[in-house]
Amino acid sequence: MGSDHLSTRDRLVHAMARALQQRGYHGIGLAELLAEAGAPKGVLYHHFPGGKQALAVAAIEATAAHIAASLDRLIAARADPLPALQGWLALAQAQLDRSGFERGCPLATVALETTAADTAVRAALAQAFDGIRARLALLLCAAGVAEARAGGLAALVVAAYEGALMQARVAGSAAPMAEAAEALLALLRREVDRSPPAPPVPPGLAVPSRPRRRPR
Amino acid sequence: MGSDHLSTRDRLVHAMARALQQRGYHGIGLAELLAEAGAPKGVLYHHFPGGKQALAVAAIEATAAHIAASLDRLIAARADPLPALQGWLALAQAQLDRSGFERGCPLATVALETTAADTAVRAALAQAFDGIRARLALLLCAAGVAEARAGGLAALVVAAYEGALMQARVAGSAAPMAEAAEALLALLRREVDRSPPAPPVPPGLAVPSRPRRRPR
DNA sequence: TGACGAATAGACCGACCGGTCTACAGAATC
DNA sequence: GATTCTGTAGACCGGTCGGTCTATTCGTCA
Repeated sequence: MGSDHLSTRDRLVHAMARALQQRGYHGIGLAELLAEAGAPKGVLYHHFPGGKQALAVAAIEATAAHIAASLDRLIAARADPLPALQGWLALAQAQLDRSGFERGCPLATVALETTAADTAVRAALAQAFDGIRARLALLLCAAGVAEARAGGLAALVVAAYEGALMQARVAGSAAPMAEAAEALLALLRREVDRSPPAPPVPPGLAVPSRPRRRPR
Repeated sequence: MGSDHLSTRDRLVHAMARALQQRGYHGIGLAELLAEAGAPKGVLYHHFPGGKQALAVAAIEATAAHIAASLDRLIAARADPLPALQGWLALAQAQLDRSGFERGCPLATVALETTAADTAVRAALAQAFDGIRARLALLLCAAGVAEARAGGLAALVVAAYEGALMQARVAGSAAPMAEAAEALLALLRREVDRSPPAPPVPPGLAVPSRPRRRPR
């Protein structure tokens, strides 16, 4: 990894985020985690007195902040939402593919592992997903989706994203994700095309004519 | 639990399926598992020489068979697919709600926890999801969806199902799942309405599909 | 009844778990 | 130079992990 220049603390957070992607919270041991971060045990409890769980919370928050920032960038740029969404999905799919179908979403695995008793982790996750949904809803509104429907569609987009990643992973193939993403976008295009007779907030942007923008 | 009448083997499988729903593969210990099943340790390795992993595979296969059978029933009954789908989603949501947002899908958590090295578990999961997608595609075809699109839509439905359950769980509220399900159904209704030559489903159809039988 | 395999029962094991503790290096402060 | 604080380093701990082992009970059939 090219994370040698990071501070020890950041290397720990990074290693935990990676581990959560690949194996989940209970699937990774502290020894392995520390080896990956190149740090001895003492340093973990120096930076995170709360131990493994505190580190996981930090990793979740860092991931959430990263995603939120990139969505904010899309919103601020008044990007055409549907192609942007398509690019986002393609990016996740590419990362999964590149990692040999091992690295999915760092939030999903731990989300399913936690019990209501894990209050700190749950709270961090809940906040992360709330933030993502809110930003997606904003993005969809900009695309001309009725405000009343934007929230539900945002939840659907997040759900499809997570569920599609999961299916592609167990299948060992990008196909289920590619198919699900394509189906979702086709349906969304229809929703956008037909829903507002007169869009309340004219986006001033081109109507999506399936430009197939290649991410990065 | 009303599982006292089950064989010891079945109690073990049942306990594992439950554990996978709530905590995941690595989150549950053998001791806890055996306590829940009311069985000593020796009996596990008698019925499952492959140990914990073999038990997990059995639990996954049992779950997959259960879901496949219930989808087959819908197909055989030539049920109206969209309301059936709605009922299916509502059922899952009700179960999650009833369990205090602890019990989601037994397949999803372990799906995200596994590495490519866990070949047996991965294979069982891949087969399970393949079967579910194939049956959903069949169901969607019966609703008048074009065959070429049915596969992608099936993947989307599964993704939405799993992702929505996940969001509802971390939110501690059924709202994200309800919204996502509603949004998905609205989009599907449109897809069904416009594609078939002879639309058998009028749009303003009510919700006749009540929870059928209590699961388990 | 005696024999025997299937099933049940739990003591026991080494490995590894997350977490604590002490020691020490380096920079800043006085 | 002594002190102090931050950060690094790893030995060490009790508990729990998954798994093995032997003993016993149960059911069936000779």
